[in-house]
Amino acid sequence: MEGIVTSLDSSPQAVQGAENAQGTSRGHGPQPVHATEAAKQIPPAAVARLTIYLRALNTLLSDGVERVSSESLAEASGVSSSTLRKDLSYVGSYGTRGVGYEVQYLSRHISAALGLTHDWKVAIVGAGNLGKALARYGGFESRGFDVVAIFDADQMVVGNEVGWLRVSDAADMEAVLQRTGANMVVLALPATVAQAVCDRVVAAGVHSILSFAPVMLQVPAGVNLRKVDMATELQILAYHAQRAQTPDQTA
Amino acid sequence: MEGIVTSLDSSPQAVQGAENAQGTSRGHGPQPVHATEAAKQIPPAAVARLTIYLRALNTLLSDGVERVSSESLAEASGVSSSTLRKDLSYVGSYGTRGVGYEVQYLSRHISAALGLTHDWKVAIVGAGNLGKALARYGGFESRGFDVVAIFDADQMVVGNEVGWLRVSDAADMEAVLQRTGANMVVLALPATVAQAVCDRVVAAGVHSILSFAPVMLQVPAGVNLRKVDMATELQILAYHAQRAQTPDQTA
DNA sequence: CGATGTGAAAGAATTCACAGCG
DNA sequence: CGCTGTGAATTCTTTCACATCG
Repeated sequence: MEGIVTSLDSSPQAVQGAENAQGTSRGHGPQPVHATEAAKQIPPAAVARLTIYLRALNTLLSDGVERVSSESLAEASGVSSSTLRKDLSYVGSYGTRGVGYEVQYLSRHISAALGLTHDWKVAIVGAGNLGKALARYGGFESRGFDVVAIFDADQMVVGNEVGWLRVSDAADMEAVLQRTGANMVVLALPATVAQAVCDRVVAAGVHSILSFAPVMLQVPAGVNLRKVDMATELQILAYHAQRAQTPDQTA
Repeated sequence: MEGIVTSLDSSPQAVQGAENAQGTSRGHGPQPVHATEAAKQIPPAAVARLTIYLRALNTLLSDGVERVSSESLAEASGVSSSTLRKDLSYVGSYGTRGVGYEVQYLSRHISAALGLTHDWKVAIVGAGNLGKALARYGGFESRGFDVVAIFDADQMVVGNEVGWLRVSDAADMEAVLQRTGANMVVLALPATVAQAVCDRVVAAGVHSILSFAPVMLQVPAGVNLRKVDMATELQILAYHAQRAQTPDQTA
């Protein structure tokens, strides 16, 4: 019998910032440790989980819980307590030995480490069902993401209200991105046009893109692209299900 | 020279091995159940990528391409050719040395390895924007996933048409799941009700669940749960963006 | 030849186990 | 004491390099 099979995505490939060739050869001296908050590099897998801890902490916070142990936060997040403590160690030492973590304090520090101290402005490209769903998704604002625009190329859709926004014409994308100061874009459009739109978005200066289009997009160095694909997720489930259903090949 | 920064999911957290059901780790007799050691278990990271190769192969197929090398398939999939060949080696040896792979032949074998030889019946719970978007998403049918039902608890929504389906009353979920033979469920509903609905789905005998709800769901051993979270993805992007914006404070 | 398939090496991520401190 | 924080051990992934075979 299988055990719990919760799997969450994460990010395999690291982001190689524009020219972030740090690490290796350093002329002299160690890392430029900044006085305030050291900016170490957090392993990708840990970054993915930190967002989960953050959500769990915020839930605790709204429940009025003030302190939490690594053990119970780990359980609430679906990871082992050793993984949790290791992950937190990348952020800093914000716990009290023998006691645990102060919820709000830890939450604040994780947020800071993830760069969530200021709001990010998100534009959604594609006002189909998915784009609309995303635009109305309440989970964004509460987490520091501000949806500032939504685009579509279909003139029948341009001008429609979606949430408290109005659909902009994709033809004006560059101008609107500029005007609204969007620094993240979510692609919620068909595979066929995804690459072309992606190229325009990149040319417009956006460096962070989340794509829901079921294609492999090519982006230049320095651009951070993540991908979510429903079909892929179902296929992975299918693999595990099939495996479970074949309990005994009884050769 | 690729500076491509694509990141794709993967699956970090793997299947909690055998019975290590999380929970308060109150270990009571470990069950050394490794019976049914399936000879060929594919590493999680490889499974995730195989779905990508599959998509790339199908694209090639519809373009009329008949053969492909590991090099070019790898490029189309955004991975290194050595990773691709290693991944394929978990599935079997279906290439021809000195030549490459026959597209259709390889596609078929990967499909088989992933358990996509028969159609899976998917029920969607939640007919809000996201649920509707998923129900109409064309990418499912073409990949062997059949959406057989969509539920909602809101009586205003029950009975509405979504694609070629009609929204069923969530109150009848168990009966409809049974009747339609659904063996996978997608949760597209608010965090507040996700756990309760998840429990019902599990009780109804579904072992494969894909959740879009922004909460950590608890499921019993033997149930396969995957999670997709938009906010998490954006937060990960934020982390990288913030890091890129602070290239080197050495000043 | 030329590209696959695969041991072996290198590199990450996770788990262990315990030192250290409140 | 109890729980955090962390080096060390373990396990999983990716990359390398080349034997292998069409």
